[in-house]
Amino acid sequence: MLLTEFPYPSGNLHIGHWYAFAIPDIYARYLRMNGKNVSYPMGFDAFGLPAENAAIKNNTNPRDWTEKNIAYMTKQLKSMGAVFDWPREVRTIDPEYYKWTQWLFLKFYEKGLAYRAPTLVNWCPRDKTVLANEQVVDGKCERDGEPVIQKEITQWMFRITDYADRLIDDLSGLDWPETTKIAQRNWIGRSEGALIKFPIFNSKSSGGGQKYVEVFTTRADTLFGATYLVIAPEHPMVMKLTDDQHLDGINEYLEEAKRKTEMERAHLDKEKTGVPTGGFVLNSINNEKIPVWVADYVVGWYGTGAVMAVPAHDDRDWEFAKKYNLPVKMVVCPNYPAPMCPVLENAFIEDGHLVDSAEFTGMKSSEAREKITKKLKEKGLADFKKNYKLHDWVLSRQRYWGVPIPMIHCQTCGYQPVSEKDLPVKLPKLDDFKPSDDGRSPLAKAISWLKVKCPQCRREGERETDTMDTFVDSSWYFLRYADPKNKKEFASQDKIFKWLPVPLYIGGAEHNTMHLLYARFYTKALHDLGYVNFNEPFLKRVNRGLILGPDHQKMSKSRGNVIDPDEEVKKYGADTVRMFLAFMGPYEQGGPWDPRGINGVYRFLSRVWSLFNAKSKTQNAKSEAKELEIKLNQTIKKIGEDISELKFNTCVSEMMKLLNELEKQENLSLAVCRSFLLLLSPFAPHLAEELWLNILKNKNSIHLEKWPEFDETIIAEEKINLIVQINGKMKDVITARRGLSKEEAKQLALASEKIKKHLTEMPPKDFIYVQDKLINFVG
RNA sequence: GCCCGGGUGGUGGAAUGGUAUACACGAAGGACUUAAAAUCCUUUGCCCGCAAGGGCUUGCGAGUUCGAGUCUCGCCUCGGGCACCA
Repeated sequence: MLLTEFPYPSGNLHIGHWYAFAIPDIYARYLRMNGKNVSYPMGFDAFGLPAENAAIKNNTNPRDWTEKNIAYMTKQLKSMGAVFDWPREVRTIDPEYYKWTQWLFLKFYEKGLAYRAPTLVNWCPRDKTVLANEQVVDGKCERDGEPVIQKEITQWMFRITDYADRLIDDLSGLDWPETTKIAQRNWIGRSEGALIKFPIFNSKSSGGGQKYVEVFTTRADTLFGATYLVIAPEHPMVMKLTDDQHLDGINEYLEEAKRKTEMERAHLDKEKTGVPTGGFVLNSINNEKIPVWVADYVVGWYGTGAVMAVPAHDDRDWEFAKKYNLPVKMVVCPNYPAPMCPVLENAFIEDGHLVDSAEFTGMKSSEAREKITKKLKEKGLADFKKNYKLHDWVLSRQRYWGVPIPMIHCQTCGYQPVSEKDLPVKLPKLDDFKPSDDGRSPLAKAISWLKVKCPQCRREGERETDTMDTFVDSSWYFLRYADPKNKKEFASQDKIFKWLPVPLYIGGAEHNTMHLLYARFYTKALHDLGYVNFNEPFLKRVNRGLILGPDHQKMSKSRGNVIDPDEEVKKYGADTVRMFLAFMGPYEQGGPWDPRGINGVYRFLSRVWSLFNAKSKTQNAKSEAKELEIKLNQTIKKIGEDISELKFNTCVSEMMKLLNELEKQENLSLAVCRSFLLLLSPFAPHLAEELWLNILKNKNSIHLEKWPEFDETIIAEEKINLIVQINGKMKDVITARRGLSKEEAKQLALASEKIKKHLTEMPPKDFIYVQDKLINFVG
């Protein structure tokens, strides 16, 4: 299976779709010509917000809008001349598909991988829905740029954090771009450190409740330098630690913090602010009493929402301590042993050797981290701990156009899963599908759909009205490609085994930390549930580049630099558009669309056409001149290698070079004509077929033919250019046969007039010979 | 701030440590044409020179090597990702 990310049915193919699908098609065709059983499937990721917004605007409904687009885009896709495996087409909006999206959700629910809990979510006020962390960019809604606000709502979630370690560790075995792996590692953000408890010194309500404030740190080695503690404004123990004297200040600060959006809080250049609580905790490692502050530079949801502040060894704590005149105590020294540590002008945040740290003094940071944590662990005051930036995946959406979450809420039994035999829970038709201001999903308005018996107690219940994030739909679609018509299972074991995991997945880098992470999570979960026999869905991943406008800017309607593929096809034909996209540059890089550059490819194909139509020339020769034969064999070899490495641009230039040679010939043999068309056929399938049938008079399609073979021994007959250098500077080039001995090469070089001249002026001491490459006289 | 990528003619780009600038675009000149388009031919990295020829050049500066666009180090610069994550 050659997999490319299935498109969203936006209504129109843009040039990026051509790049995404027509170029991998070259590879699919190449594999097929090499005898592989290739499936290059296509489908539509068809649920999602734009359909609703467009339907509202056009006064239609999302399903009609979406299906119309799919029909139109299918027609456009067919114009590419790609070998799409249409019988396997998958559409996420088909009940036969989303039945299994729901079924998989239920399986996850059974295993506790899907759960409902209150959580702080990103809320987009314009779209009136929750967004995943991954869908928030710079504190704004990825879709419409509306600033996102934080809200606590009870939501359905996937326990992706259970898989955090495996999602990081298994990356090492994948043939993926290093940049994608790094992006995922950063996103998951594992850090290894310690949880440390700080006993509360003067608890207001002694007895009962928490006795400790717990912090997470990766720098236990700096514990002796902790001079205060900071907790986030949303920390549950804020009030408990606050004494009467500081109550007003704290209340004021909390009000302020609540008002701020996440973006305002996160802004780096902003000066840090905080207030003391009046409370104190004990640093058990040195029995010092240190004050507790509240400050919003501490992130509430990460770790324990509290940190030990070590101003001497952390930039943020340093800044805060300087502002509020808190003590700075240096406990890690860069140079050791040394008579004295340098006076700090900034926080020293690197590892070093400990000073002023009791029995740990002199230890390296790495050793001290472990020893200090261990010592406190013995007293029950610390433990080793890994922490992650990754959140659980919030999948509920308060929108209409998505897969209904198959759960029923009952006053008595709580949430109950819909029984499997009642799947799919079909999305009801709604006239008014607009989101409501109260944050409830539009499905709440479908009264007759809503009311349903509780599967447990048979009393009156209500369906869950939230729908699923569309990333749920796309987290398993490649599995369905293996067995798209199956009515009994999401896909049969046999078919899964036959087609998966995906050997090569081509797509856009924008999915690095979203779709690719989710699909990996799904695969791992399904593996653990026993439904698939592999741990990773995509063995190799290639990120395609971006096609830019002629002005080197990202294409956009507002810039007016959009290239419409339909128009280009009308002007030049599909083969030219395909081949030009292949020729533009390395596939991973993309590049600007040059409206004049496409002429080059158009001319090339026209010249191919003319050459084959010049009856006097083609198919007349019995055999080829040796040089042409060598060139042909080289080209076959090179293009095969380059397609395998997805280096399509150099393939095109090789064909151009070969054509330049063919045009110089008086006559061409049938064999050469055949080979040339075969090489061309994955790139320009229409033209190659036409010439194959009409000019070469073949009965069967060229696309059923085998990839041409090359003969290594013919390639070896090629004469080489022996470069003659003097002190590394090229002075002459001599044509010679392959495999000259060192002495033969020397004699040949010395025979050259130019070289003689140079060497009499300065006789060489020695020379270096690289066979079939060069000879370098060193003076 | 941290982590990744890039930087080669007028442009897109090519080059297992071994002829840098392949292939193409554009441009200039010429052929065909009443003319234009299309097509075909020639030239086309920069500098000196009438020429033969010579010198310089892969962001900048060092280094390793017989030999560096390619490897190493430092710097400049553009693009991307993460970003108060303790």
